[in-house]
Amino acid sequence: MTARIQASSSVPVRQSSVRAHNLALVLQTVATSENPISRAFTAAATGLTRATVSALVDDLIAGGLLVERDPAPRSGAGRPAAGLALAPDGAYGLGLEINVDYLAACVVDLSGQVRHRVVTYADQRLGSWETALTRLAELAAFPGASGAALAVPGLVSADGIVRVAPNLGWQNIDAATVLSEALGMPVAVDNEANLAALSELRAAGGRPTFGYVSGEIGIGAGLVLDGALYRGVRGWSGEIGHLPVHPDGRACRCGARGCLEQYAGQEALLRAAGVAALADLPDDADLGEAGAALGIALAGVVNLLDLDTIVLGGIYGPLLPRLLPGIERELRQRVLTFDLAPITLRAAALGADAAMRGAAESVIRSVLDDPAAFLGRA
Amino acid sequence: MTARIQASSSVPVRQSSVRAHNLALVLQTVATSENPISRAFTAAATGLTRATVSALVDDLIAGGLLVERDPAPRSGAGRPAAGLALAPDGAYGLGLEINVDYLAACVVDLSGQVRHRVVTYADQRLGSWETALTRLAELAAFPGASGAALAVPGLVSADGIVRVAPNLGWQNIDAATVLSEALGMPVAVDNEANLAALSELRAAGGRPTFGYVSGEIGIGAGLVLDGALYRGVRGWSGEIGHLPVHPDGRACRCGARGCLEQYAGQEALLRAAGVAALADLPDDADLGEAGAALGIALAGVVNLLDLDTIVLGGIYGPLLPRLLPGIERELRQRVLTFDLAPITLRAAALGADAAMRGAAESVIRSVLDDPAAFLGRA
DNA sequence: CTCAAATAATTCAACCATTGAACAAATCAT
DNA sequence: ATGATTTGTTCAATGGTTGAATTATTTGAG
Repeated sequence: MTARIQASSSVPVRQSSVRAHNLALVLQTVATSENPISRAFTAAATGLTRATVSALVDDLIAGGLLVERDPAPRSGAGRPAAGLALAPDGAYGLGLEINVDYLAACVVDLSGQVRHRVVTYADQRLGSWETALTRLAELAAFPGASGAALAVPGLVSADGIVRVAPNLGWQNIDAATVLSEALGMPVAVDNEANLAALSELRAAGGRPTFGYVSGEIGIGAGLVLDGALYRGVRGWSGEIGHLPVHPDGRACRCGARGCLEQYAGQEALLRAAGVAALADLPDDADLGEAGAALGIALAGVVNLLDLDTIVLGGIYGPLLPRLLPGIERELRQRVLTFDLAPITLRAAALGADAAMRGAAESVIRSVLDDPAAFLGRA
Repeated sequence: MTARIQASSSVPVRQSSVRAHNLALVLQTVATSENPISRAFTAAATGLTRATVSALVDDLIAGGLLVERDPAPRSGAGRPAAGLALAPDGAYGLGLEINVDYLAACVVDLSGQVRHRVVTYADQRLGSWETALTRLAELAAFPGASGAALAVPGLVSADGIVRVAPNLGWQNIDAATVLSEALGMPVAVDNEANLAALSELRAAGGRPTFGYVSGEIGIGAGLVLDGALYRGVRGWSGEIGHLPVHPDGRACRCGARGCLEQYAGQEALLRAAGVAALADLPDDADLGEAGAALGIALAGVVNLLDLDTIVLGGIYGPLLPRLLPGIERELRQRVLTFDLAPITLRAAALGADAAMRGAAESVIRSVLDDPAAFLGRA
């Protein structure tokens, strides 16, 4: 656990924290630039002096996080700049995902490029949780990653223990410890919707506050508020599938009535269309009920959190065009500020890989957020 | 606008930022202590050295924010400590509130003590908004405050403009500019529920994540997430009164159907009891419908945000015992994690003064959060 | 009563990170 | 070729924290 600089924290700050912060600032400035950029431009963009940027860049190059490249061509006089870019082999993040019918792993480099990707399809409910985690660790035996994160369809507490994963039949499984021993690196565990939301942060283009809704058998949401994933008091935020949309409506497996899941979950969609699998869903299937239910739930979310962007992923991604009329009708009617400002609804950029990619990117993000910690132990 | 130290911000950090941060750290350590504490204890509590704490304390005393007092008596040998405490006259925050039937103002000192308090009752809808703000400025003519904040029952955007305040009949009123000119000090404007939530932060006792629900003619919520007020993308978060609880139910003045306000707002409560004013509400009035509606809405909020504490204020404070059965029944049934961890429901500590007090405390909080900025211009 | 132990607070040299100005390097335009 | 221009580095100065030494003040034991 490393001390981070933040407002109103109870941690003292010393000169080394200043360096840690500015190191991250420079690294992120380079990371968010499309093309290689010069030290001078980085100085101008960050507000630091060129002298300081040079010193920080020296550290980052020595630590293998940045490399010098040919810069984007520039017109005009002056000494040509040396371009700075993220090192292609600076650090790797291992992203893991376990779900009802597949195991998946991928390796992502500093720039977000996927270097490896493996998926094996098999019903994970048939074997024990030990078997599933062992198989996943074998699958993910890529050397060189500096950390890993696992996406799980369930409630995960802050210590990495999977409290409940109904569709896997898991309860109180310490997946973090098991996997970190098997893989020999630190492993974080998080809810799939949370990690999928993180993967959309890059695609969100400077919008640091949005909601990500993941439609699967259950429905989860990941909330990115003011640039950071909001996890809730115990890490159980985003259970949008059990928002009451018709309080006296259909009985839900959770024991309540009228939960969103009963109207817009995968099983409800299939039932309404009278088919057995998503692939059988006819193009003209009526998704009005699901769209309306989603709209009612999202209207509540927007009224409460004042979001201007909602990203729909999982099965909702490809179905979005047919869900949109129902969602928009309810939002227009029920969101108090609908006439004051628009709400953007869009499909997730990464599709089915979102959670796994988000897991890998969360590792990369921790390096970009605190390069000093990474360099310190390298 | 002062540069603040925070994680992943795009602002460079220099030595002066270190001092600013540690100054705040020391001041807040003293502020949160019950009794006067020594420099040595402050050093141990913050992790700074005694030498640094002494230097920082010198600045804070010179700037009038701290004073030396007799410390709490201590047993054992050794040189006696000099006690440090917030200066009673170090800074004052002016809290303002405008509502349908009253204007109010108060002055709060650094330690949160109320030094002045004025309330005048009159229907603010009868006059113009200029009249109301002028009257409020006259009421609040206490000299010496270092800033003010105004609580308004409506949507306020980040620039301090009141976009809509339906019960006042206001639209696009630049209350911040008008009041800051009249009072000769910076004036922040915010939603009443947001500021009321802030006033409960002190009473929340180390719980930095909770929801505050304010029952009035409308119903608003203030969300304190991870220690900070969450305002949303445009500052319009917390419109819990228009969460859909019975989507096909009663028509609401907002144009939608089944909003919480139609079942648990003040007018709905009075209508259900068949009385004209809150004071006429019989002790045995049936509040079951309102409690259930609140429970349905709050279940959604808790499922989404994983809150463990909800504070009920406004008219709900005194009525809480009679609302609780209905709320708890719905929460028990509908909150997915109800069996995993308890949810605390409690009445607001400050009652009707909450918003005004929160406004004043927000000014104080800005001094405690950034004493360097305060000292710099003093 | 005296002195040692203990605790609080201050002083000061050393250290560390940023700054700003001067300087060196490399290119373009005339 | 030469001057203008931009990039990147060097270095003394500045400002902030640290840690050790020092001073200040009290308690308790002999």
